[in-house]
Amino acid sequence: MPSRNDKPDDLREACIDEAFNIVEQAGVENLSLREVSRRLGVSHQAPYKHFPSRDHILAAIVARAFHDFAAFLESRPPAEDPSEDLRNMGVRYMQYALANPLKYRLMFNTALPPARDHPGMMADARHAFSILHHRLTSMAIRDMGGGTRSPRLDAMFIWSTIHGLASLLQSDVLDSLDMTDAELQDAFPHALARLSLALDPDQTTHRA
Amino acid sequence: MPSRNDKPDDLREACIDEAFNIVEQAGVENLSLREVSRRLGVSHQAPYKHFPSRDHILAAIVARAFHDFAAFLESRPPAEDPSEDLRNMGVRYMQYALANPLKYRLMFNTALPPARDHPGMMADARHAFSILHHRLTSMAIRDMGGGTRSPRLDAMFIWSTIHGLASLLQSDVLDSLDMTDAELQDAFPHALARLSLALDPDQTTHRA
DNA sequence: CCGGCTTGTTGACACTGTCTACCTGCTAGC
DNA sequence: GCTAGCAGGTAGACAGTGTCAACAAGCCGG
Repeated sequence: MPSRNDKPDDLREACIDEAFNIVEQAGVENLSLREVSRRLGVSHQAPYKHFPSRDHILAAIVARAFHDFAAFLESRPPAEDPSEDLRNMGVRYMQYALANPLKYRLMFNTALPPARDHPGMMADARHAFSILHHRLTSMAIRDMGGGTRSPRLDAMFIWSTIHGLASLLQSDVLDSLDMTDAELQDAFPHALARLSLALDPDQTTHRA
Repeated sequence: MPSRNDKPDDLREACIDEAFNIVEQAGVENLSLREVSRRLGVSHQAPYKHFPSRDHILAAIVARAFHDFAAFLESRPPAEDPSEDLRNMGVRYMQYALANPLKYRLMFNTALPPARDHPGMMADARHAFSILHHRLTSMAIRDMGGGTRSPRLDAMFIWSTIHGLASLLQSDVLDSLDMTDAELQDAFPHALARLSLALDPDQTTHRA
């Protein structure tokens, strides 16, 4: 009679919670089902009554990570201007990535279980991308000078830059580049400014 | 008397070779020292006479990956124009990333052993970055209109975009985005065009 | 000649995911 | 009201992993 003080049923939810905590603190490579069981005070086989395999737990916590991430993006402060809103999204994105490096890595830099076997895992990923895509599409309609004729390609471009920077900033490679703290601080604003130039070369500000 | 037909000494090199092959074919998460030993026909402890731990083998193959990568970047076709050379570098970068996804992941999307414990592992990483940095610095001297007053920040920006795109293109997340093949094909040229606009907004071509 | 270092071997330990078998309590059907 | 079945939890085993310890052969300098 182990010491579980949960709801009547849901050990399943408890597993996801605990696994999520472990990933958050120690990274996905240190996630073990047996450790989850141990922390929950159940036998090492208990989780297998709710998940066919480790990959299915992984899929569940990836789904949760994407859900949280998308919610964080959506909770950005309201903006008057569409391009200001776009900028806010970028800031929000970077905030999340830097504040939750292990969860970010989980979503974007990990070999995930095959998406086909886990429908629903990617639903919120698609959602997060659609936020960005719709923002760009609506901006393209009122056209922004630079001519975003293909919002999807521009969404991909913007996403690449911000994801790439987020990824590099928390990459181990960075340690070997002897960048100053000031440079690292400036990297994101600089990238945003360059992005702005890329999407609207006619803009009046910042001209040399 | 196991069947090793190597050079007299270097089982150490053979280990690195074989480990590198495994990573190349199966990904770093499927690398096991015992499998390396098995393939080399030696006992499971033999590699430990040459590497204190798994992390030290990992550091060695990461170093090799960075070395190969930097060499591939340097072997790009010669170009007359500096900005054409920069573009060639970008193309080369993407070529490598797409042709060697597992090795690319190893370098940039893996939790590497702490760099401090493995001096030399990052030497070629620094080298690869310095190639890009010097290219930009020399371009900044003859100034390119957009005003690259801070080549390091621009190097970071360019690197972010290309790395980000490479990373996303081979990310599992992409599967859930129902992009057409044509869009995926266009993503990189589009990003290059946008990058060009970002760095030189006054350029005469491509104006709507 | 002989002690020690290098390089290899074997055996063990703790850890992992996963398979199988067992138990236990609830609930549905007769 | 008994009983069969089943969902959910337990215990044991197996193969796989990294790593520690003890042991063995070869070489080399004193």
